[in-house]
Parts: sequence; C-alpha cells; structure tokens
Amino acid sequence: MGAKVARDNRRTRLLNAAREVFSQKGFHAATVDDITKAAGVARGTFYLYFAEKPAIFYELMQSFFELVTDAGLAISQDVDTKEAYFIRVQEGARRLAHLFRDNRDLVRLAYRESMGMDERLERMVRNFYRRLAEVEAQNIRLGVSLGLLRDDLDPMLVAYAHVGMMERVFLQWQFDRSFPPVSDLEIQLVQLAYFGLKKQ
Amino acid sequence: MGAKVARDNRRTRLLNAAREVFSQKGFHAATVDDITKAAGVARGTFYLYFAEKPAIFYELMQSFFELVTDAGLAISQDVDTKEAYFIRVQEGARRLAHLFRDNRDLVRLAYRESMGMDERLERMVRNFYRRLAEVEAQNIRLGVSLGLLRDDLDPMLVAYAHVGMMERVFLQWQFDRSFPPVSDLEIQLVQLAYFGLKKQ
Amino acid sequence: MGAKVARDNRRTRLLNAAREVFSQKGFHAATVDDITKAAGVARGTFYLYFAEKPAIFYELMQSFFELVTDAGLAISQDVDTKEAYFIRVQEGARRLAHLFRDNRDLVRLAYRESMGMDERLERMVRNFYRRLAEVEAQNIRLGVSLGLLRDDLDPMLVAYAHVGMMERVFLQWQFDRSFPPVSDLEIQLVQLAYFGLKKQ
Amino acid sequence: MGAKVARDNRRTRLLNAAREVFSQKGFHAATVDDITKAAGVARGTFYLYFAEKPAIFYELMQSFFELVTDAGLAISQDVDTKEAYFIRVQEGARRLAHLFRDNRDLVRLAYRESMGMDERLERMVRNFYRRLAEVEAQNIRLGVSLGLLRDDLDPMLVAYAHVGMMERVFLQWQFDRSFPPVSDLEIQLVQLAYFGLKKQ
DNA sequence: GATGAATGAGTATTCATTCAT
DNA sequence: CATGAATGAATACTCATTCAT
Repeated sequence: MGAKVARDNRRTRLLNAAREVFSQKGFHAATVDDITKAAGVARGTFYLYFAEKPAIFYELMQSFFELVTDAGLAISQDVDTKEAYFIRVQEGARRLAHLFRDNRDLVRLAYRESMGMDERLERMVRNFYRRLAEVEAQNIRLGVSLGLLRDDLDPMLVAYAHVGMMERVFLQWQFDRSFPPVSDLEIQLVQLAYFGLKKQ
Repeated sequence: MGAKVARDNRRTRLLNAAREVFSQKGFHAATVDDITKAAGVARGTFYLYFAEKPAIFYELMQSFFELVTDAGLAISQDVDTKEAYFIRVQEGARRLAHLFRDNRDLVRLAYRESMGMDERLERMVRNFYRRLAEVEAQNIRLGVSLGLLRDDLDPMLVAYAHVGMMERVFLQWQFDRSFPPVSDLEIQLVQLAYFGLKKQ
Repeated sequence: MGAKVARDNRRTRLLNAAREVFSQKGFHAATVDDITKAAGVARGTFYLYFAEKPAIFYELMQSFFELVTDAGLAISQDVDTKEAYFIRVQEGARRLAHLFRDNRDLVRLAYRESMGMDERLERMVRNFYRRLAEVEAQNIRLGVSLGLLRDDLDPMLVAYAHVGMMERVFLQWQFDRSFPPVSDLEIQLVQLAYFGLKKQ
Repeated sequence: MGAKVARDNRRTRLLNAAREVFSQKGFHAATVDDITKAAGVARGTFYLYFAEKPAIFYELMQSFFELVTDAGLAISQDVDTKEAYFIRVQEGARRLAHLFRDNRDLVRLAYRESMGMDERLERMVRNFYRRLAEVEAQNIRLGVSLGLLRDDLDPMLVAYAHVGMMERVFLQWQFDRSFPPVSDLEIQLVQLAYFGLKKQ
C-alpha cells in the first residue's frame, strides 16, 4: 500500500504543481518541465499519470466546474418554504463568493484560458455553462412553484443571466484592484437579482 | 494617393484575414503565414504593418472593445426624461444583441482567448471591463438622478452585474445551439434587470 | 531444477516474443515493453536475462546465422564420391530453401535490419558472411578435388557468389508475391551454378 | 536566377551532407542537426527542401537504385550479335563494379539500412529488386534469342540469382578487407555465370 | 514598399534502463 | 528471482522574425 500512497502522492503533487504553474504562466507558456520541476518529480513521471499536457489541464478545469456546479445544486436541496428558499439562495451566493476567493489559482486558470485551447476544451466549457444554467433554471423553477418568483421569463435565459452576473462580479472582485470595496457583495447581488434596479 | 490606398488596402486585408483566421484556428494555432496567405500578400509584408503577431490581435480586440463600449456610451447621450431613458436602455440592449450577432468572428475571437495570451492582453481586457463598467455605472447614475432607479446599490457593482448578464446571455445565444429560442431576448433582459425576478 | 526450468522458460519466452515483435515492428520501433508484454513477464525481468535491448537481437541473429552455416557445413561431411557430393549439394540447397520457408520471422528480421544498427552488429554480419563463404569455399574445394569442379576460379569469390544467389533468390521467393512460381527452385539453382547459363 | 542557384546549392549541399552523415552514422543515429551542420545551413532550412528526415534518405536511395538499374539497362541496348552481346555483358559487369567502387557512401548507406525503416522504404526496395530483375531477365531473353543462352531456366529466377551474386560479391569486395584480391573480379563472375562451375 | 528564403530558438513525448520492494 | 514505478536523456519539427534583393 506504500506504493499506492506514493503513487497518489505523485499524482496529487503534479496536479497541485500544475495548478500553480498554469495559473502563473498560462497553459501555453507553462512547460511540462516547469510542472514536473515544481512537483519535484522527473519529466517522464508526468506521463505515467497523464497522457499528455492538456490532460492535466482538463482535470483541473473539471474540478473547478464541479465546485461551482455543486454550489448551485445545493440551493434547492430539501427546500419547501419561501423562507428556506431565500436563505438557501443567499447561502449559495456566499458559497460561490467564498469559492472564488478560496480558489484564486483555479479561478484564474479557468477564466484565463477556458477557451482557445482546442475543440475538446471548448466543448467542456460549453457543457459546463449549459449544465450550470440548467441547475440554476431548476432553482428558479422551484422559486416559481413556491410562489416567490415570477413565471413570465424563460428560466434558462434568467439562469444564464444569473451565471453571467455572478461570474463577472466575482471575477472582477477577485482580480481588479479598483473594484468597489463592498463587504456585503453577495447580499447586494441577490437583492439586485430579486428586486431589480427600479426604484421602489 | 494610390500608394496610400494600396497601403491601406494591404493593412485592411491583413486585419480581415486575421479576424477570420484567428476566429477559426485560435491565436496560437494560427500562423503569420496563414494570415498573409489569406490576405494574399507576402509574409514579409505583415511586418511592414504590424510589429509582431500579437499586435494585429490586439488591434482586433480593441476594435471589438470599442464597438461594445460605444453601445454603452450611446445610452445616456442627450437623455433627460424617464421615458427617453427607458427607450435608450432598450435600444442599447438591442444594439448589443445585434453587435454580437453581426460580429460572430470578432466575438468568438474575443471570448476565445481574451485571456491567457500575455500580460499586456490581460491588462487590455481588465481595462476594457473597467471602462465598460464605468460607462454603465454612469448610465445607472443618470437613471437614479432621473428618479427611475434605486440608489442603495453600488453603481459599479451593478454595472459589472449588467455587463456579466449581457455577455453571458448573448454569448450563449450566439454559440450554444440549445439556447432557448426567445425572440425578444433583449426585452426580457431589460425586464429582468429593471424589475428583478420576484413575483409582483 | 524447477527453478532452472522456469528460468529457461522466461528466457525462451523472451526470445520467442522478441523474434515475433522485431519481425513485425522492426528493431527500432519495437520496445522492450512490447517484448516483455508479449512474453508475459515484467519489464525488469528482461534485464535479468539480457544486458540490453540489442543483446536479445544479437542472439536471434546469431541463431539464424548458425542455422544457415550448419546447412552449409553438412554438405561436405563424409563425402568421398562425385555422386555423393552432388546429392549432398542438392540436399544442401533444399535444406536452405526449407530453412527460409520455415523461419520467415527470423529471415525477415535478419534481412530487415541486418545492418544499420551499430558497429557490433555490422561486424557480426560481416563475420557471418565470411564464415559462410569459407564453409562454401571448402565445399567447392572438395568438389574440385573430386574432379567435379573447375579449379581456375577463386573459391572464395565463387563462394560469395553462391551465397548471394541463394540469399537473393530465396528472399524474393519468400517475400515477393510476384516471384515466378517454380516448384523445383533449388534444383534449377544448382543447375545454374553447375552448368552455367550458356547453351549446351 | 541567383536565388534559383542558391536554392539548388542548398538542396545539393544537404543531399551531399546527408549521404556522408547517413553513411557514417546510419539513418537512426544521424540527426537532422548533423546533416544541416555538415551542409552549413540552419536547421530550419532542411525543412524548406525536404518534408521530413526520411524524405532525403528516400531520395538518396532512389538515386542509387537508378544508377544500378541504368547499368543493367545499358547491356541489351542496340545489340544484335552474339559477340556484341558478350562484350556488353562484360561491360555491364565492369560498370557495376566501378559503380560500387565509386559510390562507397551510397552503397554503404543502401545496404546498411535498405530495410527496417518503414513500410514505404521496404516497398521501394522490393520494387527496386523486381525492376532490376526484370531488366536482367530481358537481357537474358535476348541472349536466349541470340542462341547464346539456354532456355530451360526461368529468366526471372536466373535474373534474381545474377543480381544476388553481383551484389554480394561487390559488397564484400568493397567492405570486407579479407576479400581475396582478385583483379579480374567481373571477368571471373561473368565466366562463372556463363560456364558454371563444372569441370569442362 | 514588397518579397520569400533563411534562420534558430524552443518543447512535448518516448523509452531504455535502474533499483527499491 | 521478479516486479514495475521512476528516471532523464535525446530529437524531429514549427514558426515568428529578419534581411538581402
């Protein structure tokens, strides 16, 4: 079992190293050598665990996608009252904010080259957004059925809008130093999404 | 002036060729040779008009950024009533929708590798978003001063949220075949932004 | 002795696997991994029986060389009449034909890269040809002393000529589908070598 | 035209360099860098004239094949008497001997790895031998029709036999230092082929 | 201005061999 | 004896950029 542990160690070390290296230099500028050096293993070892350079990148991306999707999935789980729903939505927004804050490397990497690599990655990204929107659309349908949300807008369209506002705001919040220093970011966002911008 | 025209022709042909080639193959996979061949000029000619391969890419990106920013700027121009404001906002949304629809190549290219190239491009992208958000924040402030919009949310934060929802929705609408077929896309979006999602 | 048998089994299995793998993919394209996998042993095991990849190849080549040389040696053994000599020569030719037919893998491998590997192999090949020619030259000298063959040609030169005609004909016969379908191949060859091509 | 000359120069220099380098180190051991260094051009220049490393090797092989085939073709040209035929055969043998002597590099290279590279080269080699045999078979048929040669042996079989004896003898003569020092090599060979080995 | 031949730096991947278990 | 995870040297090929014509 020692071997198994060592094996997992190597794989994990490569993944961590790759996350850091990719995040700093970008996919293209980062060499396999950079990654193995950062992981403290020999060059050839990389290919024992990943078929090719893109493979490790896909895996990192996928793990980010799952973090985000899981946050979305958690919202509707075991919810059956308006009050519980609203709390869950608020918690979901906070969880997402924390996720962006706590995984800077992964976030940076995901938004740095979530596109432009190859057809396969582009498909992964498209699928991620679709799936995420479907999850959010389900959340919205629950809100509608609870009598909380309006039913005259297409749930998928609204879902994409929510995904977009969350990602752009959290992204800017994380990486743009000039972003307004709001402490209750996710609260304002939920307010905006719920009440809209019109004067009451 | 014939020379000037020829010169401009070459430059323009290179830009058009680059837009197409980059859009199809991506920045890294596209070679200078691809571009010059598509433009029908010799390889060396490229370097008479652009200092290096990234330069022509920056210029294309910049032109996209300006298209978008101009659409945002047009909203508040010469507006002084609630009614005019609302019409302009609606027009702005439509203009943006058309812009995404009519410039597929440019949009694809911009979102395909708006990141992950180099530090300079990343700065360009960050600046674009900041400037765009400032423009939208100005629009919002006008709406507030006209007594139309609430004043308890940070305008920049709301601006980023609007940018995010627009870009994600229009992007998906353009490139995801499974996007819900809504004809009044930009109307629903403005509705959502103005009234929010809560049941009236 | 069980261990000895097992040991021999592994070694033999490696040799057989190598013969097949080399014959199909060629020396360079064949990997040690291919061979050990085909033999059903672990990679490290290879190096318990062979010092390096070329070693197993040398051994296969050597075994082919010995098969051929033995066929040549058999001709002159215990021969003391013209009639016996002629019969033996004919038998030798047939034995060689069978040898090429029954060891396609080995033949293919030997002629596929009997050269171009390294200095040592080239020396092996040169030595093989020299030794084979010496054996055949001895046969010829016996024929001369029996009063059957002319004595005005250099025996070594004639020996090389015989080696060449045999190898080229048998090789083509084995691997070129367009080779004329002659059933008495080795008889015609001996005829040609003995009587020459001139019209009687 | 200066450019054209320079271009040809580079190409020719690469071919000459490749012949030497391949001949010394073998195809696999020789690197593209070795060749370009020997030719005095930059690495990338190689790929302006040859699509890949094997391409230049194929071209060298082909040129050798043509030298040999041409020697065979010359024999039967404009011959219509027994005397002329015999002279031409003798000349052909000498021409071949000279060819092997004067193109050591090419010969060495051709026989060093005329096999074992890839499917395409193997096909080239097979085709070369078939074509060469066909040429020699034609020569033999002419000898038969002139009443000089026997007609009871398959011409293609005899042709392959001749090819084999020539190549093996000339090869050994060139590269084996222990080869018997015969001055009239090609004369003895023709004698052997014509009269055979039997005592008159 | 325009050309395109020449340059040479840069990198993913393979695979023979070792050695700790 | 046997294993197979780990090693790291080695190499063809691409392509942005230059510069002589």
